[in-house]
Amino acid sequence: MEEQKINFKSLKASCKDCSLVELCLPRGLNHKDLHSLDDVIKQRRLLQKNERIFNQGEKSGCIYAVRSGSVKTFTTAKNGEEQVLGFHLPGEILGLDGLDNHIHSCSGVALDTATICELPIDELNVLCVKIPGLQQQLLSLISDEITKDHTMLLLLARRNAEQKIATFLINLSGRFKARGYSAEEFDLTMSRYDIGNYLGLADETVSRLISKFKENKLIDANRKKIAILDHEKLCGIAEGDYDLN
Amino acid sequence: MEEQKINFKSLKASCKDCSLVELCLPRGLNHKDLHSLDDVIKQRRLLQKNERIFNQGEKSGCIYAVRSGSVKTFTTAKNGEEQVLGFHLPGEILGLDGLDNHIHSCSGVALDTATICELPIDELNVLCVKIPGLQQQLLSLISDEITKDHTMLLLLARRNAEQKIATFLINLSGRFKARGYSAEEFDLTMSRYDIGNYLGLADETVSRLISKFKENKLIDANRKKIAILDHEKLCGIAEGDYDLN
DNA sequence: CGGCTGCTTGAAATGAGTCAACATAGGTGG
DNA sequence: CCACCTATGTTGACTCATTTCAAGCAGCCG
Repeated sequence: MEEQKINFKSLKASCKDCSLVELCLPRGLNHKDLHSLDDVIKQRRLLQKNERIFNQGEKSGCIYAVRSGSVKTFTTAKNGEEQVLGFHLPGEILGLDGLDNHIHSCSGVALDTATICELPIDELNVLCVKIPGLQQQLLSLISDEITKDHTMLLLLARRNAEQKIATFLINLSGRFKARGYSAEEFDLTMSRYDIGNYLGLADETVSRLISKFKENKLIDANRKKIAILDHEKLCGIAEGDYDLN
Repeated sequence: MEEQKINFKSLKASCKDCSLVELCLPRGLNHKDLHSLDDVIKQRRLLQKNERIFNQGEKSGCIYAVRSGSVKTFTTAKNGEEQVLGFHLPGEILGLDGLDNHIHSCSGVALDTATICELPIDELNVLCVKIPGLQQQLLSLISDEITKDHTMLLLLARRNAEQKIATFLINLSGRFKARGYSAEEFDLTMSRYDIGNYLGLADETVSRLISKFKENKLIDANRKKIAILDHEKLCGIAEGDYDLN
């Protein structure tokens, strides 16, 4: 069993779906294993804007990889109000909640036209026994998820509106870059309302601060279109080393 | 391989450590398996107040079960400020972050004199192959962790101070009850500052609202001692169905 | 072209934070 | 064993960041 490491680039070329890239990224798997993994991908789904991927409380038994477009996840509280939990770009995974009982504790919905791949958990678990590294890869993904949530708790609890928006933009920029898109210019697929909800702010506050960043030449913004003009200063604001007053 | 289910009570009696109860609680494992699990518990550690269990960024390779006393976990941001991530009571698990690379993304510290059990992840992983149900149990714990974090995101982003404190007290009460302690009277082992930090509030706000709840006869409180007097109304406040104005 | 939805901006209201003084409990040392 | 000291918690007065309410604007789809 030759555990030949293969890098991100060759993986991307050799495999039919980018979701695998994500699963395999942290530590390499060999080609044979990758192809058994390929077989696990049940289907690729094309989604229209606002179409649900999975619903809170529903049995599903899959995790999902975004192939194109973008997706948000959110929980619905007893009183019906929503809390956006995250936005997911191409190459990112969602649905790691409800990994045990196969019941999702949040919902996923397409923010624009999107394609996603479904990975049935049970088959993945079976494969985990066969492929030594895979179990670890899955744990790695989950671990990341927990760490991301913790970062988010810090952001929500301790940062002011300016820092929240700056952090959000820097974070998106970095994720676009990691996926091969421009880090300086991108489109927000989510509404101001969604951003506000995600960051614990009123949507008016989001609007106001985007305008303020624009006035200060940190970014250029026109509705959904965003351009990062001064990455460094924006980081400064995010980190709290610097503010606009 | 008789997969005889055993319940919480018998488990508690038959096993030397309550950490196992937690690991086995959702779905039963048979006795033989439980005892192999027992062997995995490396050691029981006695901790003094403020003693660290593990540190952010350190390699550790263990998850931890609280046996007695209580514990808080927190992340430290670049600028040195802390964010409390959670409080852990006897029978609860911590350290599920850094499950993959064995590096913790947060720190754990004893809030009072406490005993904890260490469960080495690698040995646990080995055991997972041998014991069919165990893998699932672990996933279940992790899944819970993610769901808990999501609930916390909602609390931080969408609730006012009154709702946050009420939710916090109700949640603690329920956890004490689940562990066999009184749901109506308990001690807070954490400081007002810690509670505030956890909930994204100033410690003065925590103090003020505890006093307000006291004035309104929802609770009785004297420093660390808390008594829940009107559970229903407190829930009402937590849910936002009701407020004190 | 009109209406709808999402975005922007302003003005006023307010919840929570900050600063500061004081109270109390628990621990320490004389 | 008492007196003091320090930690932690409480309370008040004031400030201010963010929300709320409200009106107007712009892009987009039928």
